[in-house]
Amino acid sequence: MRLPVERAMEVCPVEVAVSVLGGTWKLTLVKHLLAGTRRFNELGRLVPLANTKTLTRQLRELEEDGIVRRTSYPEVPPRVEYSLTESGRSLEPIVKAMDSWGAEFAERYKG
Amino acid sequence: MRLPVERAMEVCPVEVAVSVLGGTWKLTLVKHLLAGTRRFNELGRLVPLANTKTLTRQLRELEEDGIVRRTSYPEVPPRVEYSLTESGRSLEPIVKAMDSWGAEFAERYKG
DNA sequence: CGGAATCCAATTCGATACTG
DNA sequence: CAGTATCGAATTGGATTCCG
Repeated sequence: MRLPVERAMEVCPVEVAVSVLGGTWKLTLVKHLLAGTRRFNELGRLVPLANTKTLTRQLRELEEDGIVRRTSYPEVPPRVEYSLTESGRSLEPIVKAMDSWGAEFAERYKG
Repeated sequence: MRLPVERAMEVCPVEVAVSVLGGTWKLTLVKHLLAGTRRFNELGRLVPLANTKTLTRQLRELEEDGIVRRTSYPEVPPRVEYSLTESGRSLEPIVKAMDSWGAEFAERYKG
């Protein structure tokens, strides 16, 4: 999280959202989790440019911010499942809006 | 812009939007510009934590991405006005969604 | 007024290798 | 399978000063 939430609040609620969601891959992860629970390596395959270190970090931060729930099963081989909290599901309108805006931007960008 | 648009596109349109809009202050600047044209130092006062270097950089990047229009008037003292392009105005739903989401997050964060 | 220049601190991100 | 450890490169943000 680049800007501490306290400081972002001094300026604008928009900036709070950016500081929580702005990390690379974070909203893409949320998008995939909106479709259902996923395991660690599943998410890794869905976001192929993220390496394990980065993936772990983003998921941990999302967890700390109450957006993602992490459930670990004491099995061999290990199984860890990620899902959205209620707060995470409340991001659906933002994710959908950014998905379509990003698609349009990319279209203009190519042309 | 952290991740090049071309690479973001390989993964997800959401990531394109994040790479274009994710910089600190960028969406806050867009929010203020949604209310009308603003001059450089006006924006500086509206985003008091950003110094001139950062402010200039973010505005330039938004300009390069076709979101902000910069108009310079050959006067003394100089006057430079910033406004949104059509593409910039199309961000209104995202900005509003993030504004209310950020406000709720900050509320829970305090409590 | 609207920046540009300089210098520096702090993140952040990635590649790679290894592990319980 | 689901990470952790280490290292290093790169980006980024900030403070300050100066300028036409």
